[in-house]
Amino acid sequence: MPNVEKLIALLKSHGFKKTPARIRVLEILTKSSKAVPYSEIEQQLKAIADRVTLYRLLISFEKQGIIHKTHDHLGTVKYAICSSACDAHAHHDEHVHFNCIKCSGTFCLDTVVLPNITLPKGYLANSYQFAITGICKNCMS
Amino acid sequence: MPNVEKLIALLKSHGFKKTPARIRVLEILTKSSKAVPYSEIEQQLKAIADRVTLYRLLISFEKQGIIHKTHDHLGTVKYAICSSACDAHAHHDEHVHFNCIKCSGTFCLDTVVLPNITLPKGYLANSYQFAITGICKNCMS
DNA sequence: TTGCAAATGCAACATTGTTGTATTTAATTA
DNA sequence: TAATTAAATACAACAATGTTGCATTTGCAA
Ligand SMILES: [Mn+2]
Ligand SMILES: [Mn+2]
Ligand SMILES: [Zn+2]
Ligand SMILES: [Zn+2]
Repeated sequence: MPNVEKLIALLKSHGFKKTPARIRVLEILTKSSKAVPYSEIEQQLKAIADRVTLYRLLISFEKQGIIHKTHDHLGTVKYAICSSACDAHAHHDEHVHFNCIKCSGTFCLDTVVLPNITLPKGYLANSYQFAITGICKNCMS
Repeated sequence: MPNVEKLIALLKSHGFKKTPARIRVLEILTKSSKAVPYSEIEQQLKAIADRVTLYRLLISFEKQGIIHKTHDHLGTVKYAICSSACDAHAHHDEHVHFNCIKCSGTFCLDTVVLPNITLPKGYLANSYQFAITGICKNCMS
């Protein structure tokens, strides 16, 4: 199955209509090895869609478990594609994020084992957001 | 030593001049058991200082290790007072943050042991940002 | 008291995010 | 294929958040 066809199938499987803006966003996110800053997505979308459309599109993708949002160490909003395990009910791709202070890249570290944290009595954990800031693989060499 | 005197001493020890806006911000943060949203600080400061002054003040406090900034699970910027261990060179009060989905409160969990995370080869860790989302102690009862 | 660096105020601007509503379009169905 | 319609988009208007430059004021030390 060609690449774009896969994206269209992804849209349909989540009850979305196939539109140029949506396909373009999915292309951008699937092709990137890093989480993509909102500003960069907007930049690449501005020829084919309004900014408000992009905001609403990202919100609905996130609700459906197609993409996830993260804030890097500087507060920049970034989006990344979800693993196939996610759906509208819940995201199941919790993983550590790595933020590089040199290239500003944010990487989803799916292979890193999530640590276990013991909370004080009375607190109930629901989801975890772990981020590490430092120097990434690319920037080390 | 009375409370306000302590805050003034804190300012002086970091080379800051004593001004109404700065004392007020430190009062707000030291009196709160939660990290305080930026919007709330602005609200309480608007009678005595300009918004730009507040932004610059917060930035300089953060640089000097008097306060630290965090984004909660919704991206809201919040500030909290630092433990005394912090200075301009580096923050030394890394701790887990707990974000409550009921009261929207963000708590600095100083007593929770920081987990150890093994990164993939090639990544160099510098600092850690761990957050847990769920229901806080107060909201459980 | 005076001098000056530090801090503030103000204007102007940029970015980011939200809401309401009219219009268009993708996909279903007749 | 054409009509139907719910979903998606465009546009305007606005709110919130954050930044920069510069003139003015103020805390503090000499
Ligand atoms: Mn991720
Ligand atoms: Mn904290
Ligand atoms: Zn890097
Ligand atoms: Zn709570």
